Amino acid sequence: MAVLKYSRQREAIYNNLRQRKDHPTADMIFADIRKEFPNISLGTVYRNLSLLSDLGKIQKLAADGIADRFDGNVLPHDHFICRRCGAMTDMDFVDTERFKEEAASRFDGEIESCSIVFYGICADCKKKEAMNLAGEEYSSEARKTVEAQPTA
Amino acid sequence: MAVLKYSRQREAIYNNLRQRKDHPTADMIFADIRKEFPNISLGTVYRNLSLLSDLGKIQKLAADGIADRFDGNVLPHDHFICRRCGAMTDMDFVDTERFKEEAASRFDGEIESCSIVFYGICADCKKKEAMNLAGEEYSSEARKTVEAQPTA
DNA sequence: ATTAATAATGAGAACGATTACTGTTTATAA
DNA sequence: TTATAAACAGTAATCGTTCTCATTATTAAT
Repeated sequence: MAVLKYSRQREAIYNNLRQRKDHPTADMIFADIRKEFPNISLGTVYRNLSLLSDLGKIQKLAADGIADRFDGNVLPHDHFICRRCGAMTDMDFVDTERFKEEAASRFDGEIESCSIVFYGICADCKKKEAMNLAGEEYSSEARKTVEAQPTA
Repeated sequence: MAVLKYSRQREAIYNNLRQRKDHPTADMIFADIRKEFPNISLGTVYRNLSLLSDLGKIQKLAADGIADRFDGNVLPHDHFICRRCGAMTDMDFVDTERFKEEAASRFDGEIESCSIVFYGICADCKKKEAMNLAGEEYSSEARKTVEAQPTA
């Protein structure tokens, strides 16, 4: 993969991601792009997302249990993931750089980046929960009740 | 899954994880436990790791591109992942609680937990790199060279 | 101890997310 | 315009993980 060539599909994928404020999975982008390119392949979406991510034009985000998310905002910022509805939102008000420096100053290796992900219940889900609206309507399998003694 | 019953496999998995200082994948634990239980199944390892994690006896860790890691240390602490060799080590000297509070104070939803992962080059790999010892011996496919212009 | 109830197991199929392959199409540069 | 190689669509393969199910093991009550 020496010289990069232009492709309309890549441009569309990049533009789509930049315009969105959510943090879509490859599949969500695929579904959206399909409207413009009805026979684009999922592989093309993955290939270009990973390429764009390598180029530093977008960010790839890994999180607990869910599929990788992509973010058109490459500036360092943190994220929140709702355990109830799975929504991922920005948390750009914490000074990550300060953390990174604090950690780097006491670490032997070389710190390049830092991913901070908060988990909890988003404002929307909290509100819905308070109203006691049809609990199962928006809940996932996230809550598991285990009422027993641990081993050992 | 109402009442938990004892199992030797689960105990072995739990003890194995507690004794290790690395942050193994399910597969690494499987390989190790197999020495004691030659015909334990990988599914059993996954089932118990996920059960122990639900019970709060161990921690499940998600990270970028790599398989889930497990940690016998359930106290809140952060991690570092080496992009070169993949090793995951503890970074318990940053005050995560302070971060969480700072974030929570300015956030509408409810923050339950927070995962902080630093990425970079560990001290060992840095040393080896400096010595210029057979570069490919310990490097993975992590480094991709893309020498071209981004789209758009 | 024996038994009944049911949790946990081992083996392997199934699954979702992602990557790799293959033959065809498209962009670029000569 | 034609040669070259990148990018494509389509699809198979891979990986990590979960699920199914018939069998085994643990527990509680006889």
